[in-house]
Amino acid sequence: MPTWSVLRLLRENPEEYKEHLRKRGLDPSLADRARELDELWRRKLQEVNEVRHKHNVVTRMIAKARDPEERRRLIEEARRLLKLREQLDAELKRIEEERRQLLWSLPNIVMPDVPVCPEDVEGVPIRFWGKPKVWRGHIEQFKEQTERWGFKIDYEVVDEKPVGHADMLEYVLRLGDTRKAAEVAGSRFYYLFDDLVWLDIALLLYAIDYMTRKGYRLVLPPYMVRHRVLMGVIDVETFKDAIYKIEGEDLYLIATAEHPLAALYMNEEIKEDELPIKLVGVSPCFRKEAGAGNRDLKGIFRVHQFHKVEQFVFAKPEESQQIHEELIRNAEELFQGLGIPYRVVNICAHELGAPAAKKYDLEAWMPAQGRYREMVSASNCTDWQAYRLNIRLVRKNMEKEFVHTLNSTAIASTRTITAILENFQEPDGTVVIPKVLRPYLEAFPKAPKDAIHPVRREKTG
RNA sequence: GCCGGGGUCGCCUAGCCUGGCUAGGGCGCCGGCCUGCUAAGCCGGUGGGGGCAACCCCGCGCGGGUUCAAAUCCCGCCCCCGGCGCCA
Repeated sequence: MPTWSVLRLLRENPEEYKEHLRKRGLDPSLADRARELDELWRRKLQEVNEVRHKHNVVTRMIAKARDPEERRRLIEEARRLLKLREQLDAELKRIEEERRQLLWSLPNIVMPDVPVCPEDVEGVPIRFWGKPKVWRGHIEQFKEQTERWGFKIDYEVVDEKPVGHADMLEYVLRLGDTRKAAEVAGSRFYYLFDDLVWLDIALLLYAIDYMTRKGYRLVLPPYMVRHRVLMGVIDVETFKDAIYKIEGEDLYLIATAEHPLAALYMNEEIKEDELPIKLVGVSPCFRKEAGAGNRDLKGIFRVHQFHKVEQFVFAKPEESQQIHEELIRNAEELFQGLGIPYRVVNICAHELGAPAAKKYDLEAWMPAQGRYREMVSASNCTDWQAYRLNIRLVRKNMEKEFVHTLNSTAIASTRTITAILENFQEPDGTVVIPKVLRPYLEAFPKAPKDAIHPVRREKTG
């Protein structure tokens, strides 16, 4: 019998689960309410089952009864029990629903090596890569993001302030138009043209090529899913902030390929020796960004729509931590290939989403902003999603558990483009294209090969 | 979108018309017996939940309804197959 790890902990060691809630900055009394309701439900279930049993016994006697008088008497008795049962059933149903909602609102546990931090700290850097270009005016804040955490990072001082990706896009290269897109679709939308479109495509191919070589199975998933699926993979808050709904239908645009990939094995059993199942999905992503306020309104860093190559793994519980490391390493290797300086951050407990027990972000250095910004997010969701999607692991001895699910960005197109625009710009506005992308541009005569130039030399059309 | 056929405990399948004994069988899988080993054969197990346990409840795509009693009858929805229509 598979048991969800959170429920088991709640029953066996509620104090420990409360500690997990505290680490997340949540009210630990949530655990008490959940446990009380769980117990109430169990008691009520016993009670109802007793009455159901009695009713079943009488019903079976009716089938055998020959004597009409006896029959009439038994049917009377069955009717009486039925009334009682209906009453108890209704009560049970109410409690059950309440219990389900409460259980489904519970966040995952927090892994022991997840940092617990003050409110203003989102994550603890654990390693750095590359030699960032730091503008003279940003040196202090650069140190805030490196030395404060005990890392001495070699950097290159830049005298001229780098141009922000939004201005590169709109005014220097003139290969993006967010003004017109706002008129056509709204803010946080964009038109990209020519070389930036090639770059978007090349980035996706680069990640796809890399991941498939590593043995990840390439998947093109549905771009819309049912409500039930989303409830299985995200919490209600994320749902409200991120998800677009199709009018009049039970369909929602995916915010990431993670959603349909997780649901690929919904309601299924996976045999132990079939795991791990490693997938690489490619899809557009649609996000409302409802909670974002005015943040990153300019440019294409935070947009309603982009392309992403996503890593997703179904794993055995005992191997999920190691696979989590593998996923973030894959993402790092992709960014190393591109030559973009980054740091990896161990996300603090209070910043974890409900599904994740642990999360690493890969943050690229953005020379114009003077900040490390999120490019990749790698989460170990342990059995949180599997419990909800009912994805079970069958051991050799036929015992059942829930699988672990993990996901990580490989490449998110627009964000990676912003990092390229800021990191590889030359004084004259030229943007040097990372060499690793060359194979994916080579095939197309009109695609740029080494650099994107500020002056448009080709007419569109 | 319309008409017809279908969805049964991992897979295949019986049961549905004619409501009522534990949803029967085959395959696969797990455990045991037998055997020098393997195979075959034989026995048991193989959906979910509650209970320390004996045991009990629920479960035939999903949700309702009729009935003392529903896999079985009725209604709505989802999905699959075939035909027609529409579109590429």
